[in-house]
Amino acid sequence: MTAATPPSRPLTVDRIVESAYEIVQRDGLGALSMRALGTALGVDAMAIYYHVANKRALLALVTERALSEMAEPLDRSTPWSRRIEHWALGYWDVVTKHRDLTLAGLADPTVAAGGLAVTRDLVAAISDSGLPPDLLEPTTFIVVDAVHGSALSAASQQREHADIESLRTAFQEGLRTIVAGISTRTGEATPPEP
Amino acid sequence: MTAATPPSRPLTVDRIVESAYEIVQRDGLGALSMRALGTALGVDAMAIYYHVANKRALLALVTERALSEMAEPLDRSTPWSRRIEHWALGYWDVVTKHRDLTLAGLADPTVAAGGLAVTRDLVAAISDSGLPPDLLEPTTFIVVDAVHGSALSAASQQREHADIESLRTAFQEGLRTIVAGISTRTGEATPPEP
DNA sequence: ACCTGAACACCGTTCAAGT
DNA sequence: ACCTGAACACCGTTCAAGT
Repeated sequence: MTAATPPSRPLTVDRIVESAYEIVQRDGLGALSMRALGTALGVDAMAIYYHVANKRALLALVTERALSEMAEPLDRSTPWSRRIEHWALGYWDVVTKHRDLTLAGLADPTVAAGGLAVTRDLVAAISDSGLPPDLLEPTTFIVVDAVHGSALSAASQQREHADIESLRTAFQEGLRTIVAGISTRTGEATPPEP
Repeated sequence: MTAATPPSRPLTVDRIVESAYEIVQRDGLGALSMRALGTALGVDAMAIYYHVANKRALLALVTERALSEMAEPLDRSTPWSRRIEHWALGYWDVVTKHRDLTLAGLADPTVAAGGLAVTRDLVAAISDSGLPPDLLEPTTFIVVDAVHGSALSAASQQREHADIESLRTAFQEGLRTIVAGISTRTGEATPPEP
């Protein structure tokens, strides 16, 4: 089934992660067993445990690799609303592409740890909107959460390509409602500090 | 370990679902194996297959059972914004409580099928806002998606009770931004129909 | 009609042993 | 230091057989 690479090169974490990533991309997370990964690497499955502590740690590394595909952020001079939209749609694309990994991350904080710092550019864009500081974190959360929810359910309904596209458009429309809300709330006063 | 009920009463779908629900509630989805369920029911594991096609079908039934716990909707005379908030927080509570099932539903449409029609009251509330009709569906989606994303990540960070509460509050604040956006967009004209 | 039990083809992980 | 292979304790599901 899986073409086994001869064990010429020594096993490294990088080779393990790359191979695992390919399996997940090609056949889904369900196809990624330690044994299958070993076969793909031309190595006894247990050899992997010498380099990676366990499957959860492996998934965290694969997640990190997947999120490195995020599109570059727009220039800081671009209006904040466009930057939010750019970030959210870019993240939507990545989550849709890597549904299984995102689900695993949502189920297991160890795996989620593979994708920290990914929200940096989103936070910057929201911050530039002039929203009261105490609304910055909840607003960031609501955008990220909306992406997760939308992209995950879109990826699950694996209908035709055309349909995924229309779900993406629907998300974009919903996102505009959030952006409109941010705009409205920039006028709100920050509650007084004690 | 699991106290086995003597096989006095005949096996029914209801008894199977109830027992499975209890296992998932008590020990998580990982603890729900067909064998464990059989033991809990005082029956050979394979007896379950006579009543339920497979594990996915079982999970769909358990999901349906879990979602029946949704709080009652507010009276139709209540302002739409409060009804949205009521629905979203109520759904947040259910999703947080049943994280594993929601994740399974997001991963598998068969399981998700267990929780249809749950958004009915949300749709009604958003509709009453006076939003242009073509924005109704994307707006409903964005609210549901935000709940999914937020509640799932909240449930994953199983810290103290206090912390879950603060994540719920953060979600509520983010939700207000969506509601503010809906308010703003009620003035938008519906694009002309061809 | 309803339930049993052996069997099949898998899992992740541990651990002693090899080179 | 790096890899192997047997073993342990599991999975979901099929299928022939029992009552």
